[in-house]
Amino acid sequence: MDDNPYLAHLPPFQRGAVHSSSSSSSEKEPLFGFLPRKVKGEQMDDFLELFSKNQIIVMVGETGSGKTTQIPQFVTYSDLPHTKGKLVACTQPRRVAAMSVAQRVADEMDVQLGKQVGYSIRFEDMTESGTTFLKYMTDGMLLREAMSDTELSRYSTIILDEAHERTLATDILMGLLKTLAKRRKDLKIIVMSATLDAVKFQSYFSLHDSAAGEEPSPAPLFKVPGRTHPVEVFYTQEPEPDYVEAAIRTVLMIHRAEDPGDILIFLTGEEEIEDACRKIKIEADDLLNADPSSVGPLMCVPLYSSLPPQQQQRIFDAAPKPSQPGYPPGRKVVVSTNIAETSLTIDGIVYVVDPGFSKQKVYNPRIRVESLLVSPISKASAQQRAGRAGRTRPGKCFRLYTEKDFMSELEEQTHPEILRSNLANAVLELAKLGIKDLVRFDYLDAPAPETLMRALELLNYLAALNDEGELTALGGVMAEFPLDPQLAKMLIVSPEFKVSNELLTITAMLSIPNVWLRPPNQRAAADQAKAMLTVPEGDHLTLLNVYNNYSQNKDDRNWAWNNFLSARALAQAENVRAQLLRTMEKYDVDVISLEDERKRNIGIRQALTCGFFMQVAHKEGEKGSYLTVKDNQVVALHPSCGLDTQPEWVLFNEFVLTKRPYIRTVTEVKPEWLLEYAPVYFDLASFPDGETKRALQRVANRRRGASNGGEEPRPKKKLKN
DNA sequence: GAGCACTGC
Repeated sequence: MDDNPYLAHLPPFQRGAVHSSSSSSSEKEPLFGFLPRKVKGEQMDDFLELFSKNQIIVMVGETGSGKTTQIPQFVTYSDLPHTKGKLVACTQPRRVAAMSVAQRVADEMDVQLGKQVGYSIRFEDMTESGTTFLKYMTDGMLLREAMSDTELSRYSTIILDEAHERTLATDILMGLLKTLAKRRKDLKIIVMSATLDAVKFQSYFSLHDSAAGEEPSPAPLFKVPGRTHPVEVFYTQEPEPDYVEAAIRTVLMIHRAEDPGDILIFLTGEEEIEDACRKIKIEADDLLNADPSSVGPLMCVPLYSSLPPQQQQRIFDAAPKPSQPGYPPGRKVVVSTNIAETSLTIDGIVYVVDPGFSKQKVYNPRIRVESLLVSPISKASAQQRAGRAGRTRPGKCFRLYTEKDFMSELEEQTHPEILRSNLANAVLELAKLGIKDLVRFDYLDAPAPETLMRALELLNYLAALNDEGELTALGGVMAEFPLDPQLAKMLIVSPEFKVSNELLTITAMLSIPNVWLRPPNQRAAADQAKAMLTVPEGDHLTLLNVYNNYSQNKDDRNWAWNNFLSARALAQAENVRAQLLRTMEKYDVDVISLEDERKRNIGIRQALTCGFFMQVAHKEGEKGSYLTVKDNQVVALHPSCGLDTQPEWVLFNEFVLTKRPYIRTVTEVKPEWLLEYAPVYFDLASFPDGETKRALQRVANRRRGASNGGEEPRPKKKLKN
């Protein structure tokens, strides 16, 4: 942080000083005797004045301004939260950021991390109650806290950092804080963002006294200059028809003609990146062989999130040495997804190649499907990418589109997540937060009404919200689980089928990334290993089987590897499972199991039905195509599906829209269960006409005929429906 | 007979 403009103005904040100014009775509460002091430096004076006079301020600071480490410290000095038994919170969209910034600030303040300065992220609370007064945390964590304390009464100041990223959690927190500020006049709020969004935040948080009929005045703005180097931007003369090919060509052009310095290229996904790396390597080797005295060696490194951490580390390796002493130095090329745009910073990048695309999540509320689409990036995103070239010295950014397209075709901002997501989870959270009218909630950007309707509808069918849209007791418990509503529901009802121990595992396995590995050169072996673990009744049972085998083979360090499974993902599942288990214990959800394997598997499939009855497909004809119930989407079983037959009725975890519409992670269900466990959703009187309805009608008639002669075990207690 | 932008609880 030596390029930090604030550092010179920092007051001494040392443990020694604290002890000398503390009385013996306050030894346990360090800094208690600490008084606010006048600190040199105009910037800090200006900030403190603004902070003391306003409840809400908006702050903009370019990258390299040090706002994330410095502003929370200024606030702490001014606010002295510990004298009021309160804390200053600073939220981050990502865990690593919360952890690493907390560490830096603890170092700067010369205190031990986890004492006066701490952090709080999922699975790890590095704070000490009564001692910590400055806490970095993920935005999701603060949102969770708000669900149990809607006043956020532990905090004297809340700083929302990186607000311009507009994560779902930050957006909900902003709405919440805007309302809370009216009730809690003692609560201070700082919204920190990149420059482009400031005006929007200022007017959202505008102060107005509606009683006095005043015109709203925008929230005050505080600006901090950045400390980055200039980046020269180049555009192409004509649009590029093939951006991957153009990117490769540009890299080689830079390699031949430009001064030493590493290159960062943005592409959209794993396959594209691996492919581009191969091609760049071949071309660069040709160049080197043809004329080793005029070009240096080139090293090409892929970067995307599903890459094992060890391989991700390679982006920090130094560029290769010259092929011979006195020859041109080598160059490192990192070919990355958007992960290098915000999450990971690579020093030494001087050239950025930006084709102008990324994969973005889009949500279609009509068919209730989230999918990934390669789309043009926004101007803000392009600017962020360019900035990656100027971190250590002046750089260059090559945009593979025309300046005209940049000006007229790109959107100013990437659409915030709240406009691109299924909001079932968010709506349940809002209900738990006590928001009565979810449609009229003061969103910074209001989601499409249809998206909200879809979420409300799902939660109502799951009995998390009643017909008036109010949170039910069941919904209240569901919100306590860090899970999608369907998963929370099935986990909570699973004791009624005596299979909650199994559902706990399945839920954990469904909450983590894909566990199956399939290296390109060992596909057959990987498929064989998978077949060994497959349970033909359904993929959910297969996931359970995988986890149980993993648990039983804990002594064998190579078990996951030998079975072509991701050890990292399995370890995550174990973590998630432990967390869910704690939540179950807290809310008295019994963890029980059935001895008999056949009964157990039936119970599991029945419990799954209680959460996923809206994600059921019915086989149509003999060609193996399925129709989703009610939505009537034609879907196929995903090729990864382990069912050995094509059952008439299946429940699926996921609808994926890739080359074709697929349903993934699929288990056979009985139509009787649909009628029994989801009678409202499967009310035949209001069911759309079609083959599915006729099939259900036949089952319903049969059930009415046969009085209580069902061969399947029934749950003892009545379901909480 | 496919895939996995990224993050968070």
